[in-house]
Amino acid sequence: MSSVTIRDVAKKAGVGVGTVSRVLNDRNAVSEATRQKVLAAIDALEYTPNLAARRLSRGKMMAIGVIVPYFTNPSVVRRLQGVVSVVTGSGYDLVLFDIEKVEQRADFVRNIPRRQLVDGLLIVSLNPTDEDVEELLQANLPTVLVDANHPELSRVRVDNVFGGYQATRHLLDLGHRRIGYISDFLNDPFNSPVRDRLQGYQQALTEAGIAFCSDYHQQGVHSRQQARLMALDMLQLPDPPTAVFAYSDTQAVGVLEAARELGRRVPQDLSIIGFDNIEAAEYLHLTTVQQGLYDSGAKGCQLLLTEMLDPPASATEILLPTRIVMRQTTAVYDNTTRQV
Amino acid sequence: MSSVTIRDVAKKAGVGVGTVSRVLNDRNAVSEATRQKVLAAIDALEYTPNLAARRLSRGKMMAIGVIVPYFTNPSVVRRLQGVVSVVTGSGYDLVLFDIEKVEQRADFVRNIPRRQLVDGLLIVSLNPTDEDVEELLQANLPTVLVDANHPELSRVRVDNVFGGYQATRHLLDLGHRRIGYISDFLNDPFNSPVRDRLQGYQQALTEAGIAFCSDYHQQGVHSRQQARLMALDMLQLPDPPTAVFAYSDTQAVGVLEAARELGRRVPQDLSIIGFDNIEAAEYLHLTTVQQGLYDSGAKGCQLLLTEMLDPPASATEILLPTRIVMRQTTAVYDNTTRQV
DNA sequence: CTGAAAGCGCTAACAA
DNA sequence: TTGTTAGCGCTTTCAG
Repeated sequence: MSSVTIRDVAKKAGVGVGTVSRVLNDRNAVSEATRQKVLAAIDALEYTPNLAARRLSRGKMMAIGVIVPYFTNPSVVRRLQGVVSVVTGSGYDLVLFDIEKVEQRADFVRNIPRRQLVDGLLIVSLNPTDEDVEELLQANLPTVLVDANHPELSRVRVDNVFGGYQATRHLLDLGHRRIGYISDFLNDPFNSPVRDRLQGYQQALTEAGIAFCSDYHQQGVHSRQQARLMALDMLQLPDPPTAVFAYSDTQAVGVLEAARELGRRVPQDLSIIGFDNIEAAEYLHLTTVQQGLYDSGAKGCQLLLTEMLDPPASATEILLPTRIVMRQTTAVYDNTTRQV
Repeated sequence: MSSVTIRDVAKKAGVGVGTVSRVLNDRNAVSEATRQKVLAAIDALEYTPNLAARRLSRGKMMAIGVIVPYFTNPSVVRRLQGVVSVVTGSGYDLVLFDIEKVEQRADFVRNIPRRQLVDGLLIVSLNPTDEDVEELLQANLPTVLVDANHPELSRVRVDNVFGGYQATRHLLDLGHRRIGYISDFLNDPFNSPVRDRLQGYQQALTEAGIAFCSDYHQQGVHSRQQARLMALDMLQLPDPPTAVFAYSDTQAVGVLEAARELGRRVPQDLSIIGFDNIEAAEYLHLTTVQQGLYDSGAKGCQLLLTEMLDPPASATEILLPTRIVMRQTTAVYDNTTRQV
């Protein structure tokens, strides 16, 4: 049991506890002589300050909280990696909260500030409600959103509307006219990128003079398996799309599987574009819309650290760019070589 | 600022702080009448106990620490997911420590117990040294190893020797005689699975009367890219292997890429087996040795929670099984159809 | 520059 | 049953 306290050190060094505390935090001047005595005592006793006490006394927890939904989602994991990279070495500890169920969501956002167990909060891929924000603001807890949006909170986002536009536009530029969109559920109030990308998709279509066809949009639980099922349906429509834009790379893989099952060659018979550029996309040669997953986490965490030191007058927004990464799952629409 | 304290509640309810504390922790009997008064006051004031104070006073941090190396490694992430699943809802917070550099390693293991910021510790995929264990034991910090080994610490492991044996044996059973092993660095003292699987590999070879050929074993940084490079070399040997056992699925993907670049068909010209059964393995149709990644994390965390409540007399070991998952990257060795 | 002492908010032992 | 009080280990005035 490492129960050597500041008092033991003080006694051993023959000084007061205040002095020990001073050398510990090296504020205020301490004479070099006593400083050495204290240091020696600390060394001899192998003393380490008790964090809980320090926290209580300082009113700072020296920890930042990170709320992530569905920790199994690769893009969330990647963002978290970015967060971890900057937390490590910042002197703060990282307390992780995973939200798997909607009920948990409300609990967390409501309780975390109250429990005063973190000095700052990062909310990843989860849009807080107005009430949540209200609580956060009242608790005066510095908060930064990553891949989420709210006008009153600082945030690091990607322009999902534009990303959706880019993806669709890429397909359009290749000559496709019948373009499907396979997505996560649209009605999830906490996940706006789904709607944003749809908006970009529709915008590109409109711009190209193509009417939105609801058969070409399917939504379902975010998973490869479910995406596969949706694609299976869509590709067996009487007049199936010649290209599919998937909300995420994970879902794009499901579409890829469906295409293979149906004997559709990719990209000759079917073009597929994903979103995220997760690691798997590279070795699957998936064309996709890249967004700075890791970066969003790292930048968000940096922003939080900054704002914890120096509370900003108003919320900052950092917008990260998206860009098409061309690989081998999209190709020019060419009716002459198609087998479907 | 939520600075309403237990004293405010006591005053408002017209009772002593002790009583409030009692209803908070509902130990000791409190009359229903006063209990209601206190509850009402708590409600009215929107009071939540201050965690730091509670921790200090109780001497418990209500948090468990998890040390993971290379948080970017998919198998580590998967184990962590298992951990998260059981921590969430246990009432404990999860404090995450990522170790990217070897120097950090010593620091963490040494400082975490001293800092007294967690009540229990999970060490994932990292073998502690004897000194580390000594410190942990002295600090009296309940610790469980996941995918790591030390006789004095409780642990959840997989039998890597047997796993390596199984993989090699599978290839042998298919008729292969020249079998490569592409692995992480062998000399990393903190990562024993590499050596264990090699041992299983050699054991299977010996059993089949095949001499170990050092050309058929290459080691390098654990990454897809590096594995690709090593495979490129190995496959261009004058007498190249007809099958490759990769230390991990991540590395197996690199081998897959190398094979493709060299025009070797998989599995007709080259059989490849990985290890881990990460998610990507499934959609790449990679034959692999499955181990309970998620399970190891979940079980390890359960074990820790148990041992925190009830310190065991001696260390427990839970051994998780491995099994071959047959997919499409391994096939019978058949010289007649080979193109190489 | 340094020691003493007063909290930080809570729990738990001790009286009542 | 309940109120009072003494810590938990540290930081931070406030004198000196």
